[in-house]
Amino acid sequence: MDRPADDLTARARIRDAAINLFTERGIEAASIRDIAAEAGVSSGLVRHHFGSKQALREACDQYAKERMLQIGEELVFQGGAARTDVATMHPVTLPLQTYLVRSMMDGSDTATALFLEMVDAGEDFTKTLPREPSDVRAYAAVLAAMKMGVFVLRDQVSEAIGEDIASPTGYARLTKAMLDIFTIPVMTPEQLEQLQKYSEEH
Amino acid sequence: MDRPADDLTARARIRDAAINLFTERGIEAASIRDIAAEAGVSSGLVRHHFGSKQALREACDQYAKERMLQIGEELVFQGGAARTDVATMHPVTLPLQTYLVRSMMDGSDTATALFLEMVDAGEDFTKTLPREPSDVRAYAAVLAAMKMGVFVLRDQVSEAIGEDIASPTGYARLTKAMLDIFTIPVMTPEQLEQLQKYSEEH
DNA sequence: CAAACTACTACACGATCGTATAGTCAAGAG
DNA sequence: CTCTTGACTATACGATCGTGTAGTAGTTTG
Repeated sequence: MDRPADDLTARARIRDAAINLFTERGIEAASIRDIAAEAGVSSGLVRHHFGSKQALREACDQYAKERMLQIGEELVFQGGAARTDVATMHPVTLPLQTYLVRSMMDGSDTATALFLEMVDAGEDFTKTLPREPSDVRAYAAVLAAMKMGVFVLRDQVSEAIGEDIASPTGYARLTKAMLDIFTIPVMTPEQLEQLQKYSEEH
Repeated sequence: MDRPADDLTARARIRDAAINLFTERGIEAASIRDIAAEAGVSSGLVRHHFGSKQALREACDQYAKERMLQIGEELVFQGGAARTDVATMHPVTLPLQTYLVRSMMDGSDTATALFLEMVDAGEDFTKTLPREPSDVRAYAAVLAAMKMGVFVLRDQVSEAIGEDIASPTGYARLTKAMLDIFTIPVMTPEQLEQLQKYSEEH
Protein backbone atom coordinates (compact mmCIF):
# COMPACT_ATOMS: atom_id res chain seq x y z
CA MET A 1 0.00 0.00 0.00
CA ASP A 2 2.95 2.29 -0.51
CA ARG A 3 3.23 3.04 3.17
CA PRO A 4 6.12 4.47 5.23
CA ALA A 5 8.83 1.93 6.02
CA ASP A 6 8.64 2.16 9.81
CA ASP A 7 4.95 1.30 9.72
CA LEU A 8 5.41 -2.44 9.79
CA THR A 9 4.72 -2.95 13.47
CA ALA A 10 2.25 -5.57 14.60
CA ARG A 11 -0.25 -2.82 15.16
CA ALA A 12 0.05 -1.70 11.55
CA ARG A 13 -0.18 -5.25 10.25
CA ILE A 14 -3.37 -5.78 12.24
CA ARG A 15 -4.85 -2.58 10.85
CA ASP A 16 -3.97 -3.53 7.28
CA ALA A 17 -5.38 -7.01 7.72
CA ALA A 18 -8.56 -5.52 9.17
CA ILE A 19 -9.00 -3.17 6.23
CA ASN A 20 -8.51 -6.07 3.83
CA LEU A 21 -10.95 -8.42 5.51
CA PHE A 22 -13.50 -5.73 6.33
CA THR A 23 -13.48 -4.84 2.63
CA GLU A 24 -13.62 -8.38 1.31
CA ARG A 25 -16.21 -9.86 3.62
CA GLY A 26 -17.96 -6.91 5.18
CA ILE A 27 -17.36 -5.58 8.64
CA GLU A 28 -19.67 -7.89 10.55
CA ALA A 29 -18.52 -10.97 8.67
CA ALA A 30 -14.82 -10.42 9.31
CA SER A 31 -13.94 -11.86 12.70
CA ILE A 32 -11.21 -10.66 14.99
CA ARG A 33 -9.72 -14.15 14.95
CA ASP A 34 -9.43 -14.14 11.16
CA ILE A 35 -7.95 -10.65 11.19
CA ALA A 36 -5.40 -11.74 13.79
CA ALA A 37 -4.53 -14.82 11.74
CA GLU A 38 -4.02 -12.76 8.58
CA ALA A 39 -1.79 -10.37 10.51
CA GLY A 40 0.14 -13.29 12.01
CA VAL A 41 -0.65 -12.48 15.64
CA SER A 42 -2.93 -13.77 18.36
CA SER A 43 -6.47 -12.51 18.68
CA GLY A 44 -5.65 -11.17 22.13
CA LEU A 45 -3.14 -8.76 20.63
CA VAL A 46 -5.85 -7.20 18.53
CA ARG A 47 -7.73 -6.41 21.69
CA HIS A 48 -4.56 -5.24 23.38
CA HIS A 49 -3.85 -2.67 20.69
CA PHE A 50 -7.35 -1.57 19.76
CA GLY A 51 -9.57 -2.49 22.71
CA SER A 52 -12.62 -3.62 20.79
CA LYS A 53 -13.80 -4.44 17.30
CA GLN A 54 -15.63 -1.13 17.11
CA ALA A 55 -12.48 0.76 18.10
CA LEU A 56 -10.46 -1.21 15.56
CA ARG A 57 -12.93 -0.26 12.90
CA GLU A 58 -12.78 3.42 13.84
CA ALA A 59 -8.99 3.28 13.70
CA CYS A 60 -9.27 1.83 10.18
CA ASP A 61 -11.74 4.54 9.18
CA GLN A 62 -9.44 7.24 10.49
CA TYR A 63 -6.37 5.76 8.84
CA ALA A 64 -8.06 5.26 5.47
CA LYS A 65 -9.42 8.77 5.48
CA GLU A 66 -6.09 10.32 6.43
CA ARG A 67 -4.24 8.32 3.81
CA MET A 68 -6.75 9.35 1.16
CA LEU A 69 -6.34 13.03 1.98
CA GLN A 70 -2.58 12.67 2.31
CA ILE A 71 -2.27 11.03 -1.10
CA GLY A 72 -4.56 13.71 -2.49
CA GLU A 73 -2.28 16.41 -1.11
CA GLU A 74 0.77 14.83 -2.70
CA LEU A 75 -0.93 14.60 -6.07
CA VAL A 76 -2.31 18.09 -6.41
CA PHE A 77 -0.78 19.57 -9.53
CA GLN A 78 -0.66 23.16 -10.77
CA GLY A 79 -3.79 24.43 -9.04
CA GLY A 80 -6.04 21.87 -10.72
CA ALA A 81 -8.90 19.91 -9.27
CA ALA A 82 -9.60 19.47 -5.57
CA ARG A 83 -7.45 17.02 -3.66
CA THR A 84 -10.28 14.58 -3.06
CA ASP A 85 -11.06 14.39 -6.77
CA VAL A 86 -7.46 13.77 -7.64
CA ALA A 87 -7.20 11.10 -5.00
CA THR A 88 -10.20 9.20 -6.32
CA MET A 89 -8.50 8.88 -9.68
CA HIS A 90 -5.28 7.43 -8.34
CA PRO A 91 -4.85 3.64 -8.27
CA VAL A 92 -3.19 3.63 -4.84
CA THR A 93 -6.41 4.82 -3.27
CA LEU A 94 -8.51 2.05 -4.78
CA PRO A 95 -8.42 -0.29 -1.76
CA LEU A 96 -8.86 2.66 0.57
CA GLN A 97 -11.91 3.87 -1.28
CA THR A 98 -13.39 0.41 -1.43
CA TYR A 99 -12.98 0.06 2.31
CA LEU A 100 -14.43 3.48 3.04
CA VAL A 101 -17.55 2.79 1.01
CA ARG A 102 -18.13 -0.50 2.82
CA SER A 103 -17.65 1.22 6.13
CA MET A 104 -19.97 4.01 5.07
CA MET A 105 -22.66 1.51 4.22
CA ASP A 106 -22.42 0.12 7.72
CA GLY A 107 -22.78 3.54 9.29
CA SER A 108 -19.31 4.99 9.77
CA ASP A 109 -19.39 8.64 10.83
CA THR A 110 -15.78 9.17 9.82
CA ALA A 111 -16.29 7.80 6.31
CA THR A 112 -19.56 9.69 5.91
CA ALA A 113 -17.79 12.89 6.96
CA LEU A 114 -15.24 12.32 4.20
CA PHE A 115 -18.05 11.82 1.72
CA LEU A 116 -19.65 15.10 2.76
CA GLU A 117 -16.31 16.86 2.37
CA MET A 118 -16.08 15.47 -1.13
CA VAL A 119 -19.56 16.77 -1.87
CA ASP A 120 -18.65 20.21 -0.55
CA ALA A 121 -15.52 20.33 -2.69
CA GLY A 122 -17.48 19.04 -5.67
CA GLU A 123 -20.09 21.71 -5.14
CA ASP A 124 -17.51 24.47 -5.39
CA PHE A 125 -16.06 22.82 -8.45
CA THR A 126 -19.47 22.47 -10.08
CA LYS A 127 -20.05 26.20 -9.83
CA THR A 128 -17.03 26.75 -12.07
CA LEU A 129 -18.52 24.64 -14.85
CA PRO A 130 -19.42 26.46 -18.07
CA ARG A 131 -22.96 25.12 -17.83
CA GLU A 132 -24.19 25.03 -14.27
CA PRO A 133 -26.79 22.41 -13.27
CA SER A 134 -30.01 23.65 -11.70
CA ASP A 135 -29.52 21.73 -8.44
CA VAL A 136 -25.82 22.12 -7.68
CA ARG A 137 -25.96 20.34 -4.33
CA ALA A 138 -27.71 17.25 -5.67
CA TYR A 139 -25.46 17.24 -8.70
CA ALA A 140 -22.33 17.21 -6.54
CA ALA A 141 -23.73 14.59 -4.18
CA VAL A 142 -24.73 12.17 -6.93
CA LEU A 143 -21.43 12.71 -8.70
CA ALA A 144 -19.50 11.86 -5.55
CA ALA A 145 -21.69 8.82 -4.92
CA MET A 146 -21.11 7.62 -8.47
CA LYS A 147 -17.36 7.98 -8.21
CA MET A 148 -17.23 6.09 -4.92
CA GLY A 149 -19.95 3.62 -5.82
CA VAL A 150 -18.10 2.24 -8.80
CA PHE A 151 -15.59 0.63 -6.51
CA VAL A 152 -18.04 -1.43 -4.52
CA LEU A 153 -18.85 -3.26 -7.76
CA ARG A 154 -15.20 -3.73 -8.53
CA ASP A 155 -15.47 -7.50 -9.02
CA GLN A 156 -18.46 -7.10 -11.30
CA VAL A 157 -16.81 -4.41 -13.42
CA SER A 158 -13.70 -6.55 -13.65
CA GLU A 159 -15.74 -9.51 -14.84
CA ALA A 160 -17.60 -7.36 -17.35
CA ILE A 161 -14.47 -5.98 -18.99
CA GLY A 162 -12.55 -9.21 -18.73
CA GLU A 163 -9.69 -8.05 -16.55
CA ASP A 164 -9.06 -6.91 -13.00
CA ILE A 165 -9.52 -3.18 -12.58
CA ALA A 166 -6.71 -3.27 -10.04
CA SER A 167 -4.29 -4.20 -12.81
CA PRO A 168 -2.53 -1.35 -14.63
CA THR A 169 -4.32 -1.87 -17.94
CA GLY A 170 -7.66 -2.54 -16.27
CA TYR A 171 -7.38 0.57 -14.17
CA ALA A 172 -6.45 2.61 -17.23
CA ARG A 173 -9.58 1.38 -19.02
CA LEU A 174 -11.66 2.21 -15.95
CA THR A 175 -10.42 5.78 -15.63
CA LYS A 176 -10.68 6.33 -19.38
CA ALA A 177 -14.29 5.14 -19.28
CA MET A 178 -15.03 7.44 -16.36
CA LEU A 179 -13.56 10.36 -18.26
CA ASP A 180 -15.62 9.45 -21.32
CA ILE A 181 -18.78 9.31 -19.25
CA PHE A 182 -17.98 12.70 -17.82
CA THR A 183 -17.28 14.26 -21.21
CA ILE A 184 -19.51 12.44 -23.69
CA PRO A 185 -23.23 12.98 -23.04
CA VAL A 186 -24.86 9.61 -22.43
CA MET A 187 -28.14 10.78 -23.82
CA THR A 188 -29.14 12.62 -26.92
CA PRO A 189 -31.19 15.77 -26.33
CA GLU A 190 -34.24 13.98 -27.77
CA GLN A 191 -33.89 11.09 -25.32
CA LEU A 192 -33.47 13.49 -22.43
CA GLU A 193 -36.59 15.40 -23.40
CA GLN A 194 -38.55 12.19 -23.83
CA LEU A 195 -37.47 10.85 -20.45
CA GLN A 196 -38.20 14.09 -18.63
CA LYS A 197 -41.63 14.33 -20.23
CA TYR A 198 -42.25 10.71 -19.25
CA SER A 199 -41.16 11.21 -15.66
CA GLU A 200 -43.42 14.26 -15.30
CA GLU A 201 -46.40 12.22 -16.39
CA HIS A 202 -45.86 9.50 -13.81
CA MET B 1 -43.54 -2.70 -2.64
CA ASP B 2 -46.47 -2.51 -5.02
CA ARG B 3 -46.86 -6.27 -5.11
CA PRO B 4 -49.81 -8.42 -6.13
CA ALA B 5 -52.51 -8.67 -3.47
CA ASP B 6 -52.40 -12.45 -3.04
CA ASP B 7 -48.70 -12.29 -2.24
CA LEU B 8 -49.13 -11.72 1.44
CA THR B 9 -48.49 -15.27 2.58
CA ALA B 10 -46.06 -15.95 5.39
CA ARG B 11 -43.53 -17.04 2.80
CA ALA B 12 -43.76 -13.68 1.04
CA ARG B 13 -43.57 -11.78 4.30
CA ILE B 14 -40.42 -13.66 5.23
CA ARG B 15 -38.88 -12.89 1.84
CA ASP B 16 -39.73 -9.21 2.12
CA ALA B 17 -38.36 -9.01 5.65
CA ALA B 18 -35.19 -10.75 4.49
CA ILE B 19 -34.67 -8.27 1.65
CA ASN B 20 -35.18 -5.40 4.06
CA LEU B 21 -32.79 -6.64 6.71
CA PHE B 22 -30.20 -7.96 4.25
CA THR B 23 -30.17 -4.49 2.70
CA GLU B 24 -30.08 -2.55 5.95
CA ARG B 25 -27.52 -4.57 7.86
CA GLY B 26 -25.76 -6.67 5.27
CA ILE B 27 -26.38 -10.32 4.59
CA GLU B 28 -24.12 -11.78 7.23
CA ALA B 29 -25.28 -9.35 9.89
CA ALA B 30 -28.99 -10.05 9.41
CA SER B 31 -29.91 -13.11 11.44
CA ILE B 32 -32.67 -15.56 10.63
CA ARG B 33 -34.20 -14.87 14.03
CA ASP B 34 -34.44 -11.14 13.33
CA ILE B 35 -35.89 -11.78 9.88
CA ALA B 36 -38.48 -14.11 11.41
CA ALA B 37 -39.35 -11.53 14.04
CA GLU B 38 -39.80 -8.81 11.43
CA ALA B 39 -42.02 -11.11 9.41
CA GLY B 40 -43.99 -12.03 12.52
CA VAL B 41 -43.24 -15.74 12.40
CA SER B 42 -41.01 -18.21 14.20
CA SER B 43 -37.47 -18.82 13.06
CA GLY B 44 -38.37 -22.43 12.39
CA LEU B 45 -40.80 -21.36 9.70
CA VAL B 46 -38.05 -19.63 7.81
CA ARG B 47 -36.20 -22.89 7.64
CA HIS B 48 -39.39 -24.74 6.76
CA HIS B 49 -40.02 -22.55 3.73
CA PHE B 50 -36.50 -21.88 2.52
CA GLY B 51 -34.33 -24.63 3.97
CA SER B 52 -31.25 -22.56 4.79
CA LYS B 53 -30.04 -18.99 4.97
CA GLN B 54 -28.16 -19.42 1.72
CA ALA B 55 -31.29 -20.72 -0.01
CA LEU B 56 -33.32 -17.84 1.44
CA ARG B 57 -30.79 -15.43 0.05
CA GLU B 58 -30.91 -17.01 -3.39
CA ALA B 59 -34.69 -16.81 -3.33
CA CYS B 60 -34.39 -13.10 -2.54
CA ASP B 61 -31.89 -12.63 -5.36
CA GLN B 62 -34.17 -14.38 -7.81
CA TYR B 63 -37.22 -12.46 -6.69
CA ALA B 64 -35.51 -9.07 -6.78
CA LYS B 65 -34.09 -9.74 -10.22
CA GLU B 66 -37.41 -10.90 -11.63
CA ARG B 67 -39.26 -7.95 -10.14
CA MET B 68 -36.71 -5.57 -11.61
CA LEU B 69 -37.09 -7.03 -15.09
CA GLN B 70 -40.84 -7.24 -14.72
CA ILE B 71 -41.13 -3.59 -13.73
CA GLY B 72 -38.78 -2.73 -16.57
CA GLU B 73 -41.05 -4.55 -19.02
CA GLU B 74 -44.08 -2.68 -17.79
CA LEU B 75 -42.35 0.66 -18.15
CA VAL B 76 -40.92 0.36 -21.62
CA PHE B 77 -42.38 3.14 -23.69
CA GLN B 78 -42.43 3.73 -27.44
CA GLY B 79 -39.29 1.80 -28.31
CA GLY B 80 -37.06 3.89 -26.07
CA ALA B 81 -34.23 2.79 -23.83
CA ALA B 82 -33.62 -0.79 -22.71
CA ARG B 83 -35.82 -2.17 -19.98
CA THR B 84 -33.04 -2.37 -17.43
CA ASP B 85 -32.21 1.29 -17.91
CA VAL B 86 -35.81 2.31 -17.52
CA ALA B 87 -36.13 0.18 -14.41
CA THR B 88 -33.14 1.79 -12.74
CA MET B 89 -34.81 5.16 -13.07
CA HIS B 90 -38.06 4.18 -11.44
CA PRO B 91 -38.57 4.78 -7.70
CA VAL B 92 -40.26 1.43 -7.12
CA THR B 93 -37.04 -0.37 -7.97
CA LEU B 94 -34.96 1.59 -5.47
CA PRO B 95 -35.11 -0.95 -2.62
CA LEU B 96 -34.67 -3.78 -5.10
CA GLN B 97 -31.57 -2.22 -6.58
CA THR B 98 -30.14 -1.45 -3.18
CA TYR B 99 -30.62 -5.05 -2.16
CA LEU B 100 -29.13 -6.41 -5.37
CA VAL B 101 -25.99 -4.33 -5.02
CA ARG B 102 -25.48 -5.50 -1.44
CA SER B 103 -25.97 -9.07 -2.54
CA MET B 104 -23.59 -8.55 -5.45
CA MET B 105 -20.93 -7.29 -3.07
CA ASP B 106 -21.23 -10.48 -1.09
CA GLY B 107 -20.87 -12.64 -4.18
CA SER B 108 -24.31 -13.35 -5.57
CA ASP B 109 -24.21 -15.07 -8.94
CA THR B 110 -27.80 -14.13 -9.72
CA ALA B 111 -27.26 -10.44 -9.02
CA THR B 112 -23.97 -10.43 -10.89
CA ALA B 113 -25.71 -12.01 -13.87
CA LEU B 114 -28.24 -9.18 -13.86
CA PHE B 115 -25.41 -6.68 -13.78
CA LEU B 116 -23.77 -8.31 -16.78
CA GLU B 117 -27.10 -8.23 -18.63
CA MET B 118 -27.28 -4.52 -17.91
CA VAL B 119 -23.79 -4.06 -19.26
CA ASP B 120 -24.68 -5.98 -22.43
CA ALA B 121 -27.77 -3.86 -22.97
CA GLY B 122 -25.80 -0.72 -22.24
CA GLU B 123 -23.15 -1.75 -24.72
CA ASP B 124 -25.71 -1.97 -27.51
CA PHE B 125 -27.11 1.36 -26.46
CA THR B 126 -23.69 2.97 -26.35
CA LYS B 127 -23.08 2.07 -29.98
CA THR B 128 -26.06 4.20 -30.97
CA LEU B 129 -24.56 7.30 -29.36
CA PRO B 130 -23.61 10.12 -31.72
CA ARG B 131 -20.07 10.08 -30.31
CA GLU B 132 -18.89 6.58 -29.57
CA PRO B 133 -16.35 6.05 -26.78
CA SER B 134 -13.14 4.25 -27.68
CA ASP B 135 -13.70 1.38 -25.21
CA VAL B 136 -17.39 0.61 -25.50
CA ARG B 137 -17.33 -2.36 -23.16
CA ALA B 138 -15.59 -0.52 -20.32
CA TYR B 139 -17.80 2.49 -20.90
CA ALA B 140 -20.97 0.41 -20.52
CA ALA B 141 -19.61 -1.45 -17.49
CA VAL B 142 -18.62 1.69 -15.60
CA LEU B 143 -21.88 3.36 -16.50
CA ALA B 144 -23.85 0.44 -15.12
CA ALA B 145 -21.70 0.36 -11.99
CA MET B 146 -22.24 4.07 -11.45
CA LYS B 147 -25.98 3.79 -11.81
CA MET B 148 -26.18 0.92 -9.36
CA GLY B 149 -23.48 2.21 -7.05
CA VAL B 150 -25.31 5.41 -6.24
CA PHE B 151 -27.86 3.47 -4.27
CA VAL B 152 -25.44 1.88 -1.85
CA LEU B 153 -24.63 5.37 -0.64
CA ARG B 154 -28.27 6.25 -0.37
CA ASP B 155 -28.04 7.41 3.26
CA GLN B 156 -25.03 9.56 2.49
CA VAL B 157 -26.61 11.16 -0.57
CA SER B 158 -29.75 11.81 1.46
CA GLU B 159 -27.72 13.48 4.17
CA ALA B 160 -25.81 15.55 1.63
CA ILE B 161 -28.89 16.95 -0.08
CA GLY B 162 -30.85 17.30 3.14
CA GLU B 163 -33.75 14.98 2.35
CA ASP B 164 -34.42 11.29 1.86
CA ILE B 165 -33.92 10.20 -1.73
CA ALA B 166 -36.77 7.75 -1.21
CA SER B 167 -39.17 10.68 -0.82
CA PRO B 168 -40.86 11.97 -3.98
CA THR B 169 -39.03 15.29 -4.05
CA GLY B 170 -35.72 13.72 -3.03
CA TYR B 171 -35.98 11.11 -5.74
CA ALA B 172 -36.85 13.76 -8.30
CA ARG B 173 -33.72 15.70 -7.37
CA LEU B 174 -31.66 12.52 -7.61
CA THR B 175 -32.88 11.57 -11.08
CA LYS B 176 -32.55 15.14 -12.30
CA ALA B 177 -28.97 15.22 -11.06
CA MET B 178 -28.23 11.92 -12.79
CA LEU B 179 -29.65 13.29 -16.02
CA ASP B 180 -27.56 16.43 -15.65
CA ILE B 181 -24.42 14.38 -15.09
CA PHE B 182 -25.19 12.38 -18.19
CA THR B 183 -25.83 15.44 -20.33
CA ILE B 184 -23.58 18.18 -18.96
CA PRO B 185 -19.87 17.39 -19.32
CA VAL B 186 -18.27 17.40 -15.86
CA MET B 187 -14.95 18.53 -17.23
CA THR B 188 -13.89 21.23 -19.57
CA PRO B 189 -11.80 20.06 -22.55
CA GLU B 190 -8.76 21.76 -20.99
CA GLN B 191 -9.19 19.87 -17.71
CA LEU B 192 -9.61 16.61 -19.57
CA GLU B 193 -6.46 17.16 -21.56
CA GLN B 194 -4.54 18.14 -18.45
CA LEU B 195 -5.69 15.07 -16.55
CA GLN B 196 -4.94 12.70 -19.40
CA LYS B 197 -1.48 14.17 -19.85
CA TYR B 198 -0.89 13.83 -16.12
CA SER B 199 -2.05 10.24 -16.01
CA GLU B 200 0.23 9.32 -18.90
CA GLU B 201 3.20 10.70 -17.01
CA HIS B 202 2.57 8.63 -13.91
C1' DC C 1 18.77 -4.74 41.85
C1' DA C 2 13.78 -4.36 41.92
C1' DA C 3 9.66 -2.32 40.15
C1' DA C 4 6.95 -1.02 36.31
C1' DC C 5 5.62 -1.11 31.84
C1' DT C 6 4.80 -2.95 27.11
C1' DA C 7 4.07 -6.49 23.62
C1' DC C 8 2.27 -10.59 23.36
C1' DT C 9 -0.11 -15.52 24.04
C1' DA C 10 -3.34 -18.95 26.00
C1' DC C 11 -7.58 -19.91 27.57
C1' DA C 12 -12.18 -19.53 29.40
C1' DC C 13 -16.85 -16.91 29.55
C1' DG C 14 -21.53 -15.94 27.99
C1' DA C 15 -24.08 -14.70 23.94
C1' DT C 16 -25.70 -15.53 19.47
C1' DC C 17 -25.45 -17.72 15.30
C1' DG C 18 -27.32 -21.40 11.67
C1' DT C 19 -29.21 -25.62 11.91
C1' DA C 20 -31.62 -29.81 13.47
C1' DT C 21 -35.49 -32.29 15.69
C1' DA C 22 -39.86 -33.13 17.63
C1' DG C 23 -44.36 -31.91 18.06
C1' DT C 24 -48.96 -29.05 17.53
C1' DC C 25 -52.80 -27.74 14.77
C1' DA C 26 -56.02 -27.43 10.92
C1' DA C 27 -57.64 -28.97 6.42
C1' DG C 28 -58.53 -32.36 3.00
C1' DA C 29 -58.80 -37.47 1.23
C1' DG C 30 -60.32 -42.06 1.37
C1' DC D 1 -63.80 -42.08 11.21
C1' DT D 2 -58.66 -42.42 10.31
C1' DC D 3 -54.74 -40.97 7.72
C1' DT D 4 -51.94 -37.80 5.51
C1' DT D 5 -50.06 -33.45 4.50
C1' DG D 6 -48.47 -28.81 5.02
C1' DA D 7 -47.96 -24.62 7.89
C1' DC D 8 -46.17 -23.54 12.01
C1' DT D 9 -43.83 -23.38 17.01
C1' DA D 10 -40.67 -24.71 20.72
C1' DT D 11 -36.51 -26.19 22.01
C1' DA D 12 -31.95 -28.00 21.86
C1' DC D 13 -27.31 -28.80 19.45
C1' DG D 14 -22.57 -27.50 18.31
C1' DA D 15 -19.89 -23.79 16.40
C1' DT D 16 -18.26 -19.28 16.42
C1' DC D 17 -18.46 -14.78 17.86
C1' DG D 18 -16.59 -10.58 20.86
C1' DT D 19 -14.76 -10.11 25.07
C1' DG D 20 -12.47 -10.87 29.64
C1' DT D 21 -8.62 -12.70 32.52
C1' DA D 22 -4.26 -14.53 33.70
C1' DG D 23 0.26 -14.95 32.70
C1' DT D 24 5.05 -14.75 30.21
C1' DA D 25 9.17 -12.42 28.19
C1' DG D 26 11.74 -8.43 27.42
C1' DT D 27 12.71 -3.67 28.08
C1' DT D 28 12.75 0.54 30.66
C1' DT D 29 12.90 3.19 34.82
C1' DG D 30 14.14 4.60 39.45
